[in-house]
Amino acid sequence: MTPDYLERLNSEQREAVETLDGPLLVLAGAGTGKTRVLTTRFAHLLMTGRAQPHQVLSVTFTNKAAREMRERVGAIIQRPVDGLWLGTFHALAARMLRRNPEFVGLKSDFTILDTDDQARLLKQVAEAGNLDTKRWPVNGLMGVIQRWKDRGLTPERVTPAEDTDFANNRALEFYANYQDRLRALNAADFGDLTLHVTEILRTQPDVLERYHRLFRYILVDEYQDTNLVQYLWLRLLAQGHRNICCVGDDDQSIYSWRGAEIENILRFEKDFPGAKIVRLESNYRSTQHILAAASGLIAHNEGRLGKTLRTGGNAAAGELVKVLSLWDSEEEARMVGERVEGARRAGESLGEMAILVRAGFQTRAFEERLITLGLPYRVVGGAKFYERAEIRDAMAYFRATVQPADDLAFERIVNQPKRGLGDTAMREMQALARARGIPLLLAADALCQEAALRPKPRAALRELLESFTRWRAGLDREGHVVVAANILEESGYIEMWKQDRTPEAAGRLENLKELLRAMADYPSMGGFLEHVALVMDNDSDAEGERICLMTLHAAKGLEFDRVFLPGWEEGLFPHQRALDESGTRGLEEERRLAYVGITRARRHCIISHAANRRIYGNWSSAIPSRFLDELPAEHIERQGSQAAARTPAFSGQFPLTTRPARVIEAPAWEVPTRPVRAGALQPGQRVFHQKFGYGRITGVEDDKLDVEFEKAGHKRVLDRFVESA
DNA sequence: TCCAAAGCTTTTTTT
DNA sequence: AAGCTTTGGA
Repeated sequence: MTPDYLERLNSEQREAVETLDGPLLVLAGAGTGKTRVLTTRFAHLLMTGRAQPHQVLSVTFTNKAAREMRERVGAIIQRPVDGLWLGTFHALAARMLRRNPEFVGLKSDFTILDTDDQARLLKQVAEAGNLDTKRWPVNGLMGVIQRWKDRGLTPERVTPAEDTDFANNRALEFYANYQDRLRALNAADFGDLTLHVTEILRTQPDVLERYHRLFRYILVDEYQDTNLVQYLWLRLLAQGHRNICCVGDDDQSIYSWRGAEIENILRFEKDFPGAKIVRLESNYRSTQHILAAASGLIAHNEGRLGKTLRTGGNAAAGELVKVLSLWDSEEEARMVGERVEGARRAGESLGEMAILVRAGFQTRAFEERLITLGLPYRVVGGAKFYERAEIRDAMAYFRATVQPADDLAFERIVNQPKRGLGDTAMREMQALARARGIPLLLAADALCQEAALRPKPRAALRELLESFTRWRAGLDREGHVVVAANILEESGYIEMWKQDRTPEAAGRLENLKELLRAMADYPSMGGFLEHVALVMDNDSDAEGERICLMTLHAAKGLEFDRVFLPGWEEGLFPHQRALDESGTRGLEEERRLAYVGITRARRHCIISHAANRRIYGNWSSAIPSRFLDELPAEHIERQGSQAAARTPAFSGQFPLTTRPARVIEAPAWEVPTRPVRAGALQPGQRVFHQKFGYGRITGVEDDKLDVEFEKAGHKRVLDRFVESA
């Protein structure tokens, strides 16, 4: 008898679930039930007695995906899920590393550094090595090191031939020093987590053996996003039994800039001989036009594994994908706002709409517009809670309390609030710490004992050190939440913000309270720190229906009834930097990103571009994205002002060769900005323009005006874009 | 040691 | 346009 959880699958999904032995690659197109396959497969392994829950290693990329899978698996197996090896690459690697830290010179309570700490530490290393940071920015060095880490290269494994593109071949030297510093601090950065674990599995056969015995089955989500270390890690773990199932979609590979290698998925059959490939091609999400538009676009990419998405079930043709041409980014924001409002009036839920942008800065214009219209929204990603200064400071206090050797944390708050411990005092502490090879905190203590420093800073330092001792002792007695509150109070940190008269101060205090509330959910201060280091999101408030604003990257894996895709302009999307740095590969990745965007939509997809946009505070003109021309004409509908769709004559770029036949003139409500009464426009007339401000008409030709603007000088503009003033 | 002003970069995307 | 870092003065 077939269990009903299998009955609910279509034949391709079922094949993906029931193929349990040997390597399996599931090519899962957008909206084809990927998560369902993963979770059902997990359940099936348990139901058939192939494995116990803890014998399955399930790897995801995002915490969100891990959380979702955990919930669904929990619902299926109806057992506690806490012992599961289910999480992100980084969380799972951290867990393994905490069990075997000695092989890479760490202790099991090592600190996980965030990007900020990483940068500061590397900067110190670079300065210690007299790197000319004007000529060779530390950011670049960080990139080089990260790329090595992404490829599984410890300093010992980097060959001199690979150390050619930074500071006269000195990158390797800095890399080695940086890793030494990390070890001395008992710390690991993000890249280290997978790097170290892979190194351990490579060099410690008995550790590897242990994990082979433990993990009978491996499930990997978003395989197209794995980088080389992650791939090596998986391959090592899968060597024993070869029961590895990777789910992914080469058309949704959008993380090459983070070291992801699309080759990993393209090469799967070679890496795992005898691998079976199952394609999930029935899409249950989008209407026919949306699917066809996405498919038509992605067909312009080469070197795909090849999949044909078809509508599963009985999807309707739906409405055409809309392509709107707007005058500028402000009008684009206005238009999107109006459409959102209109859709809501027609009964659609805001929670089922999303505005997906290429780059974070684009959200701002929409936010402003939505605020004006009084429409509730939520920015996903964006400035994160744990990245705010006050939260970082508080966390640094906590870290230095739990982990006295955490120099970076100590350094951050020594003089925060001001205690008169500036550069001079700091330099002395560092000198002593380096000389004796001890943590900063101990060096500071020694300085106090030895009556070094001037009396005032010394007294301040002594008080701080005594406080830390007291707080540390309090952890066992009073509990971590009480101690945390004491720390913020007694250190004067709260007081500092209370005294602060800037408008943000109140919000910061509020955030600190929120931080303490969040900490109460964790058993210890250390546990909380680990959570924050790895998860870095506190998505507490999902309450209320809000329209989502986020980047295309952040939108992967989500779906909405109505999706807005603004900013489809050359330079922005495809992004200039992607083109400059990675050429055709970059362009293809941008195209995949566009594909991801369109396939997020269930029923309505509205793409737009603006002829003018403010970049770095200056207005510049932009031509429509080439992706617009790659959308199959029979599935789209063009709207908006012709003027905007036309290539601006003054842009240095080559004009688009074809304009699709289907151009629909804007309905009245879409005509940009307040129209002027007929006949009012004559030379001498004073006018106002949204962007250029006030000016006087010097000439009229058809619908074009020559205007001498007071601020912007002489411009030729369309009459629709000015109003009489 | 601290503060204010000036100048300079930034904006691709994230665990 | 804004945020950050550097610089110069008190």
